[in-house]
Amino acid sequence: MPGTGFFCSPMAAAPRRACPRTGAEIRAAFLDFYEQRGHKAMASASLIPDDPTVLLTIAGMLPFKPVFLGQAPAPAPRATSSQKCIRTNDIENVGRTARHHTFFEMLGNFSFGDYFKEQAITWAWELSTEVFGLSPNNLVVSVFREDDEAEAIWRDRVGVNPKRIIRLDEADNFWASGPTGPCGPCSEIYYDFKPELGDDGIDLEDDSRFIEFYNLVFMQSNRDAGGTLTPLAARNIDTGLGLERMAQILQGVPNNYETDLIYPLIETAAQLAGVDYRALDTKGKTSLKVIGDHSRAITQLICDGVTASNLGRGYILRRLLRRVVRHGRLLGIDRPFLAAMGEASITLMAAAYPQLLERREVILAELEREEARFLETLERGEKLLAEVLAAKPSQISGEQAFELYDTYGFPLELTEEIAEEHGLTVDLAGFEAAMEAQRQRAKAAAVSIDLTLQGAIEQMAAAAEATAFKGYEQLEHPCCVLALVANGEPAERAGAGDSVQLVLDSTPFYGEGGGQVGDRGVLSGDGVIVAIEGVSRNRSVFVHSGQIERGSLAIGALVTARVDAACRRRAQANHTATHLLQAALKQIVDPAIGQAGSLVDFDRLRFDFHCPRAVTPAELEQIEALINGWISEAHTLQVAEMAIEQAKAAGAVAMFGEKYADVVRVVDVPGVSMELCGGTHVANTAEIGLFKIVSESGVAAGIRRIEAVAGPAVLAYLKEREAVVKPLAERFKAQPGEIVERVVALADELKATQKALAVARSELASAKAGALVHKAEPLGDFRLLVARLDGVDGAGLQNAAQGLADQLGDGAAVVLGGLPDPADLAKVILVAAFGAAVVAAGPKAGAFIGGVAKACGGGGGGRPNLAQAGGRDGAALDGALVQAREELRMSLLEG
RNA sequence: GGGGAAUUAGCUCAGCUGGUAGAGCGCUGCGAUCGCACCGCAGAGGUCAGGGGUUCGAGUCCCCUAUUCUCCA
Repeated sequence: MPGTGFFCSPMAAAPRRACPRTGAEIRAAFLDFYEQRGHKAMASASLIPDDPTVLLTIAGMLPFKPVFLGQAPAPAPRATSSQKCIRTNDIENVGRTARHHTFFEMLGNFSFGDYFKEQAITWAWELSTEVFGLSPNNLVVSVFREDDEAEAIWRDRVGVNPKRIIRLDEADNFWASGPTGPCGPCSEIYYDFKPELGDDGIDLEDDSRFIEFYNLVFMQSNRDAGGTLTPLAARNIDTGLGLERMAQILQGVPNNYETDLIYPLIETAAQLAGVDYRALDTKGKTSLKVIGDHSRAITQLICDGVTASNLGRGYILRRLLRRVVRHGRLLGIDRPFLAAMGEASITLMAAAYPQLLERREVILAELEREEARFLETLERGEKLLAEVLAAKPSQISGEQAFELYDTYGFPLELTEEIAEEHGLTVDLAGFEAAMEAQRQRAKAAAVSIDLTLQGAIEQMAAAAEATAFKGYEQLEHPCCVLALVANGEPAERAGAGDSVQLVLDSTPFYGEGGGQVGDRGVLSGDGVIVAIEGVSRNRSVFVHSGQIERGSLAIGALVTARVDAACRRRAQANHTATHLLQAALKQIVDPAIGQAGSLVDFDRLRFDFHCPRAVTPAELEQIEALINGWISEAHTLQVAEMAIEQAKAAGAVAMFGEKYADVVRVVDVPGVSMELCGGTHVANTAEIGLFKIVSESGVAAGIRRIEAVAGPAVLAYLKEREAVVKPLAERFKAQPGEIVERVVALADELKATQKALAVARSELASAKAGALVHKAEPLGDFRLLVARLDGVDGAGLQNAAQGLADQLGDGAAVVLGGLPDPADLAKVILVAAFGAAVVAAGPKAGAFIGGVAKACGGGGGGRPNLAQAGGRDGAALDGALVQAREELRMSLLEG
């Protein structure tokens, strides 16, 4: 640690107990403090949020947002957590300021309609002064401009010097989750590094003096569409204390990066680069800070199941990761080092996040893969840039720099750096303009969609209550229509022929999810029949899509929903088979194999899994045999609902990164497979009948895909194959087992024959051509030869012409025309080969042959010395050749 | 979700404004060597990702699809 002389607080007169100092101690002290005060300690949620409107967990309260919005029940009246978060909107500031992070931990205490403002404030103060040992002289608080109540509590109840209570505007001290909904004023606690400057003229914006470390949100109002605030019945408390900031304060270091939460990573990177952090200039330090910060972020992201890609959070990971590589190179690290950083990050954070150890292999492998990929990108970019530089430009244009960046992912700074080495600059304004133009294009294209069918469906689903799913037990169920979208518009009623989406109060239809497709079937009742073609889920609302075949349907109608049992059985067979496949893969290939996605359709199944290599054909055979063994052993499935802890303790396989409710459904094939799964399954493995792997392939780096069929779908698959094999066997008069041999032999023979034919043709052509040499007519210094040569293809004719021209010397003017296939008058080929003297005298082969071809209903061109043309009128060929000879004679005589 | 680019021999890639598909490495054979490596000679290996279109003619131009890379949101 660079900071020496640890202190609790400069002013800590008499701390009652040893106050926390390390990041781990601060985290524990915070959680202890609130647990002792009746808060339920919650584990940090994943960085991948439930909330589909945000890409990443960006705030400590995010996992509780549905509670605050009244969409989910509170886990307890009071809760406290240390939540890992990632933010990338200020990514440029990371490493430059003292406290910007991508990855950070937010300590929070929350009240869901329980305690409120006064309690929150007094506890926050007690924690800050008593537990963390901060002197009141070092603290300043802010309150919302209009929040007299909070100010009064700070002043009168807590006893804060009124001069050290600052009122701030909405921008800083009013919280809202959106334009409407719950909201309320905030109050923040700041640490003052320079209390000696006094209480007058305090400017909280001055971050060289103040650092905000604790934010208290008092959720007390609801804002409606008109902007009017009404008091909330159940008022909430949402707070956040930045772990890294508190560590900076308590460890007496100049910035967050030098706390024990990050500094070990900086040391690791410095060692890899062979530099000394303290001896570096600002630029070098910044690079080390970026590496330290981003290393934590990428390690945690991968741990939570993010893989680098070009979309969404995968793209964020990629960008962060590449910045680390980039800054490593700036520091002079010239070999792969991300795995080392990942290793150090895991070691650093493993105590607080043990999952990092479990996922160590995955994390390091992903880091190495992505780093290698980026190094390739850099290499390619450097090559392209070298080509640009080879043209000796006076400047690298904005378009060129942008193309390198946009199309090839080559960082702008690198372009600048390399250009500088060549004494050139980059047109940065042009680059920005090109970037802006790209943004505009994207924007313009993005507006056109939405507010169509998807919009209507979402609107319908948002307004509806969760659909009760009856389909585990029943395939037929009486239901009531709750909401309706007809032909893309919300509707009260729909008639025959309309394509509809509808929500029922309960349903036997399985909604697409967990990889399994939605059920098909019909709704019927009171003269109406609706064919249901698919069912999707919008949160927990099932949306049935289909078409009204007869009658009409209105909201409130009572119908009988009937699932197509045959389809369902096929899906079930495929789904249970998928579980067996995963179990078999673990047994045969690698126990560590984890699911990366799956699809269960009526007629096939697809299973993607993490695996660094291809599964061998021998292994595939073993897998098939194993699964078919399990099928014939007729295992009866046990399906039960239980608490998630219980399920995990029993050894159920959970899919990584998936969200599970507290109560989960466990599908158990006793002794074979146990998985958490909401899908529908056969009652006994014997129902699957048969299992057959159709293909094994790679789908992305480190991910393999197996496609297979099970149950009735196997028969369909066999029929399909038979339809291929049977005609082949008949056509080749061979047993099915001999077909391969036969076809290979035939293909070889065909190739040999074609080759022999080509040789024979070219020999024939050269023989014919050889005979023509004597027909060349002298014309001054020139030797003119116009002849017809049938049965020779384009290449042969060109060879012949070139050969003749070579023999006849510089003055040769050779024009050959012919039908490649004498029986086909619709295809004519013409070739002209002129010697150098001819070209010098005027006639150019390209233009000349084009003119000749015109007479044969075609066109053509080529180089001045050699050109090729074609036509469609074989009958006109002789005439065209006669005319060509005349023209050539004329122009050569003139020349 | 929206741009840009790429896809050619087993591998890495050339192939200009449409006119007979190439190189290096690897592979096979022969030579040289006691043998290996190096070397010399010869050879095999391609539906130019797939499908449409324009054209007399498409690896090359246009459209669609697939896959990969990349930027933006």
